[in-house]
Amino acid sequence: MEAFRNFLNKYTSIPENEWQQIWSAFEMKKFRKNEMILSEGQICRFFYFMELGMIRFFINNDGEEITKFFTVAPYCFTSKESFRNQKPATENIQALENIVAWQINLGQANKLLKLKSWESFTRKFMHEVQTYTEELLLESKTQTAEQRYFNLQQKYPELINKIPLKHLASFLGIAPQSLSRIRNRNK
Amino acid sequence: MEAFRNFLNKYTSIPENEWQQIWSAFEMKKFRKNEMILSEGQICRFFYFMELGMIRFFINNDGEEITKFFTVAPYCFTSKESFRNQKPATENIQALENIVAWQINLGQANKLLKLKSWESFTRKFMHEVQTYTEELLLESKTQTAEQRYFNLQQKYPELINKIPLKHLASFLGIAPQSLSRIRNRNK
DNA sequence: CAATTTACTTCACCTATGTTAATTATTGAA
DNA sequence: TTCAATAATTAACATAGGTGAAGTAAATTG
Repeated sequence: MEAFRNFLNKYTSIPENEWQQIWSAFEMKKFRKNEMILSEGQICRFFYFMELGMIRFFINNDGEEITKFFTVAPYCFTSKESFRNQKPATENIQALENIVAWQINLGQANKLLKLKSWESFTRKFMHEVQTYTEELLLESKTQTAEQRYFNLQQKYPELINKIPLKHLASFLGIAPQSLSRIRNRNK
Repeated sequence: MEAFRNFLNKYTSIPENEWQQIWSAFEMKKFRKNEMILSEGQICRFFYFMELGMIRFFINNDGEEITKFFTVAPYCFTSKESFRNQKPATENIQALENIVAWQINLGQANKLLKLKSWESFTRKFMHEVQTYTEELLLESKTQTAEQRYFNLQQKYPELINKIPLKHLASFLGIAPQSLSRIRNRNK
């Protein structure tokens, strides 16, 4: 849990007594490489802190999987719409490596909102996710797939080597063959 | 202010006494067509409810304006990062029509967070904006500019006729000439 | 209202990425 | 360890959208 505490502290300071309440509301959960953490149509019951590993979010677009995001530990994740409203998810979450995570259900999470530190963390975290999403959208308008591939390589060098390239291509919004071409051009 | 109350009520129910506190914290503000509501480098001092009109968010990408979003009344807007942290904005906001809006500064907005209804509204509103941004990102991966143009036309028919097409093209991530071609192809 | 600027369109040519198909490399299960 | 499945690459051709240069239409401004 020390990793979680450090993570939260990057957003807001957590008094000792509030930290006790926070961490005791979470329980540990492991997933194995390639395991589905959430499948379309299921209700996402938990908000997770991922201590180790990485995941991908994807949807099905008539038979073709479109990768929406990657999340690399240490980071929090959930299927937002599904979790908040406890309704069937329209997206899938899959472990790309063995995962060590901590989970909390919606009822518990809502209770924690009474804590100033938790309320502040969730608010700032949501803002960060929003900012990140807007950045991706802007990059999709202003940069070629090639540029975005190199950006990604610079920002997350570990990621490129661990993820099947077809998922990377899908995340970049191009065909696997096009990613191959880009990589080959710059060999 | 009735429009604002109706707007808030779509997200969460507002008890009368809380509504009093909310509305008395806002003041009216008008902008004229083409006026800059916020320029890059300025600090965004307000969160707005726009009762009438429409705006665009854009950034400067070496000399070229890239439209990030449109917002059509009735809706709330602000330059999120700049407003929350009271730091210089990296984006511009411009009135596309004459605007009637209501504004609140950060201090007042933070005070309102004590109200359960306001806290709930801002949280749900942020979620909605996040969902919308993710949708746009997904569409940019799965659809051609032509498809996205027609979607936009269906969802916001008024918008297409009121906005300079160059802004529309920029929002879609294509050159004005390409939008012309698309429109011409389907005449 | 005329003059000027700005927006929009059209065209010819160019480039990045898509598509289909085949080949090779890698992974994972029996 | 081998075989079968999956992933990645390569190549030839197709297409959506970019670019630069006109020309035309519309909107602002004096």
